[in-house]
Amino acid sequence: MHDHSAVHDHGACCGNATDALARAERLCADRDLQFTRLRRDVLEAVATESKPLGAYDIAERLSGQGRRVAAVSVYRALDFLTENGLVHRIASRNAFVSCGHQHGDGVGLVFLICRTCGSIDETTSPEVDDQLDKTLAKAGFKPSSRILEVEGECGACLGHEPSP
Amino acid sequence: MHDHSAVHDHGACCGNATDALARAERLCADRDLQFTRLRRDVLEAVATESKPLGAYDIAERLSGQGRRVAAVSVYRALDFLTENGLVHRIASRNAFVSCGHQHGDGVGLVFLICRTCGSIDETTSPEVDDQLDKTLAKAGFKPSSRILEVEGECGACLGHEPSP
DNA sequence: GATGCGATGTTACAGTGTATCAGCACCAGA
DNA sequence: TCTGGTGCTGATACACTGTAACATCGCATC
Repeated sequence: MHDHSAVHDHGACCGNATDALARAERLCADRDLQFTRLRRDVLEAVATESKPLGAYDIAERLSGQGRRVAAVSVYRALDFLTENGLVHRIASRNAFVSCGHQHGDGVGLVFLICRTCGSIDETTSPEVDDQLDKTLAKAGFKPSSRILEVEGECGACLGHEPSP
Repeated sequence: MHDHSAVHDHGACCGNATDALARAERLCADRDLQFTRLRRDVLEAVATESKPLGAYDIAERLSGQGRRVAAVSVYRALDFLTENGLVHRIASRNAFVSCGHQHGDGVGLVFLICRTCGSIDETTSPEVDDQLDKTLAKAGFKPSSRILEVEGECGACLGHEPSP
């Protein structure tokens, strides 16, 4: 997989929907889990959008043409997808993005949320993880999960509108 | 102020309500802001509890005996308090804690949320900040705010119930 | 007194998330 | 084949979180 820490074009890169769906299918087969239509559709909706989607947005997108998907169902699908690392929840936005990486379970993710274009990029940093581990150890705290979200301006938007 | 990265007793330490109120009063005087009764009461409610409080919890605590505080008012007070760094919002819980530190504006905070006792501790780590800055710079991302919350078990709970 | 301003009160409503029960598909075992 | 269990989905209802809009009040200033 190519370098994710560089500025790149969302949707045209590794994080697109087809790849995400293929990975999900493989993962569910491996773990003997059901990759149902609803779960597939929810993942597809999230993966085709670089912006984070709310559960109700997803429900709306999947509804229509005689099909009605209630938010409850979307939440259940999202629970499944997040438990299996296929989708991440953005706590600061109450929204969800598809996972663009194929990373181990123990890796700490960093989400970069652009205030201008609303897109979300996902990266990892072993150095940050290390320092954080040290800090937690010093505090006598045993971590089980962490949330690291940064808001600001992404490289693309900085390029388009150079700071005044 | 003493070392916050060590295990310590909440409520009996520097983070207690009296200190928080005194600091708030000073800060508002300095900045020529109004430290009204509502704002004071909201801050006091949050500061007397080491667990994060929801806005509706606060509203409930402040209501009674002929006084009714609506959640809206609490939100406005919380907006004021967070803008001035007196209270922090815990994104992963949709809840608020009073700031136990007297730190500069640009410092990145780390929140340690204990799954067992529900208490929240607050620390800083220049090393994590540095590494994170490097990671962001490498990604061409210009940060304006960050959220770093860790869930796990605090030292006190680890001591009480040694891991099986 | 009149005016303007910020803070609060009040109502209404939008958005987010969960509880609960019912139906349905599918599989295993009698 | 029938039957019961399990897991997924549908549907309704509801609780929690947060905001919009407007009225009111107190206070400073003119």
